[in-house]
Amino acid sequence: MQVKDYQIRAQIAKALAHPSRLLILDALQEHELCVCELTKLVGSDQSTVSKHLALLKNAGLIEDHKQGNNIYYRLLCPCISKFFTCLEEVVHQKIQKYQEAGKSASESACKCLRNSI
Amino acid sequence: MQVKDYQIRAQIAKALAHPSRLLILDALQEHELCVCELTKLVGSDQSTVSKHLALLKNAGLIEDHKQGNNIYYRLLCPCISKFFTCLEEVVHQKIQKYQEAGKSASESACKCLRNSI
DNA sequence: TGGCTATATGGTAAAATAGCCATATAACCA
DNA sequence: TGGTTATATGGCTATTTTACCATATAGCCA
Repeated sequence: MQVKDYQIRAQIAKALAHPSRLLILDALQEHELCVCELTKLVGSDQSTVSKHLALLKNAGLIEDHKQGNNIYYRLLCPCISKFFTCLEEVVHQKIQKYQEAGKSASESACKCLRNSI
Repeated sequence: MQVKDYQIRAQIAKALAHPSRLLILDALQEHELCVCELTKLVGSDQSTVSKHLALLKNAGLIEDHKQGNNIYYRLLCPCISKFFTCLEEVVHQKIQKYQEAGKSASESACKCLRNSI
């Protein structure tokens, strides 16, 4: 693979690398939602959510369509669920590793959390 | 899912969101490699590569073991290949979309690249 | 038309990230 | 022991990302 390819792939990965955007993608797995619904869900400023959506769209992960006064977003890439599964596996493995080291699962989750903040 | 869970998952996704780190993970799919080998491969400063590795390790994606004077890193999570497949699908879909819009694949690849830089 | 609602965009400040240099640490070898 | 190699870490700067506010745009409805 070429350097260029890794850059393209990194852009997509970057789009996945924010809690609010993961929440949005997760919600969109069920059915499409408009910006105002997603804004309520995420709990950030409407402009912030709008920018998250623009970023996801730009990465090719979602698409939008207008319906009256609203703009609805829907998942474009069904493989997202595979990605979530992958994340699950890592998290699970991480917790297991800490347990093996004699620590509790909650401790390890806390560590993950601290690192991610 | 809880907000906390999305934060943990975002940390893992963030670890994947850099061309050099994707290159490293890809290389480690074959077999384990020491830091000096990875440094040559990536072409950045040794300290930079070391920090990328620390980040990947912290995310739970790789682990290290010492052997003599070298430290070898190996992939901890075989599901990484699934993630790469997921990225492939998005990239492919993106290119297809541009082609449908009457543009060439190279144009779309360039656009991805520009956006990712 | 005027006002209301939904969404996107520009500006800006704060925080996070990336990269390099210098340096610390640890293992090996002569 | 002293020198060399491999790796990690602290410090610093430049860049990127994020979030909010203010505002622009567009569609709807009375």
